[in-house]
Amino acid sequence: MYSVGVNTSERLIESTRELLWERGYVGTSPKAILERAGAGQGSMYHHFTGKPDLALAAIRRTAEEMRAVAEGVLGGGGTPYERIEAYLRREREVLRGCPIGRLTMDPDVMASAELRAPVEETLNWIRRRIAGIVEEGKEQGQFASSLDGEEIAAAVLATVQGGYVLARASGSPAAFDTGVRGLLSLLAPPRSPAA
Amino acid sequence: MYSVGVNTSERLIESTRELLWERGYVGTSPKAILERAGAGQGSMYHHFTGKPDLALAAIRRTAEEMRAVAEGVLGGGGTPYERIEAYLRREREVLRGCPIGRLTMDPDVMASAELRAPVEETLNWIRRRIAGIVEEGKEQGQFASSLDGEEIAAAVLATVQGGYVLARASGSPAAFDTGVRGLLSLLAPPRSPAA
DNA sequence: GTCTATAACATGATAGAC
DNA sequence: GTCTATCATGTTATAGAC
Repeated sequence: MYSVGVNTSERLIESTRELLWERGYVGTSPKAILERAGAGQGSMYHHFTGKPDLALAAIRRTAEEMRAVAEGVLGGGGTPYERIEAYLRREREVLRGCPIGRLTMDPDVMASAELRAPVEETLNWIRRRIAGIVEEGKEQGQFASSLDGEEIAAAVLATVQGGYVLARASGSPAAFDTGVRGLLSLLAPPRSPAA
Repeated sequence: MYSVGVNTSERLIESTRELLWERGYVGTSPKAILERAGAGQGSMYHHFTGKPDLALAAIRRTAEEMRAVAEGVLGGGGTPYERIEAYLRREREVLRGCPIGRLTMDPDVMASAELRAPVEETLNWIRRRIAGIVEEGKEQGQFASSLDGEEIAAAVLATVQGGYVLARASGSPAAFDTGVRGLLSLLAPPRSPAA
């Protein structure tokens, strides 16, 4: 049937996405998922083989979403610098951390090739996407030819991922923004003198 | 197991430090700690009031150690740029992640003011230490006066913390090093022409 | 100080009723 | 498809023997 309303399977996935973001995989129990989804044990084991299978569906969806958001900003208009700036400055729920990046610290996720794959692919994809934009900027003369696309991309993505860590440690999104401004001040192309 | 002339309390703390690093707080059970320390339940509850108390002792020790290591590098000789470079390039067990930074993603650690304090203090301390070095570099003319010490420090520390994320995601320490090289290439003072 | 026994509850999964 | 009952195991803590 073409049930457009929110079915149980859907609620289970969304509840799992929220809990994985808040508490990670090891910190999320099936019981907590079921309570949040308003479902019983039977529903979960009907639609999924168990916790890992449900988590995989949740992680894949989050990964796809994050990649789409990143592409929306990085693929937007403007100069290479402006697109990278837009990525760094895009609105984020900083204190919640990165729903994908945080999974890299989860021992059970990293121990499972299946659960880990979407995490690895997503972060690698964003890294390569940014690297390409930096190379574009070099060709256009906006960035110094001495810069390396892969290196700058890694620094950009690391600043974001590490910014979440600093923000959560200090209890304020300000630390994230401060790091971003620092990186942008280093990356900014020289202002062209008034013509 | 730490069995050579080390008392039980000590073995419990060290086992907890290892497990917090590997699995985080929510992923670490008292049972696992006791097995690794080769101790029984009674020993743990004799020396500590429970899991949170033991974790606090472990986190405090790790925090002190990390601060000492950072000071050893940042307070060493050389120009401001060289000291920051030394911090970024210092030997790390990259794939294990940061034993302090990872705790920022642990919901139970962040929910406890006591457990969270050493994490916040350590990262803030390193950030301010680097900020001071950047300001030194500005006074000496090694860094552009347009740079902001706090901003660069946040970018440096974020690159490290985020570097761990990228490395673990890709399964290789290379991503960490790539990001560090990228940041250093942006931060490097202009080469003085041969005299 | 250290041990084992026990307890109350949570976890992750299965079985079978409806 | 969804529910509740049940189960073996794990978690966190307490009690009391040694």
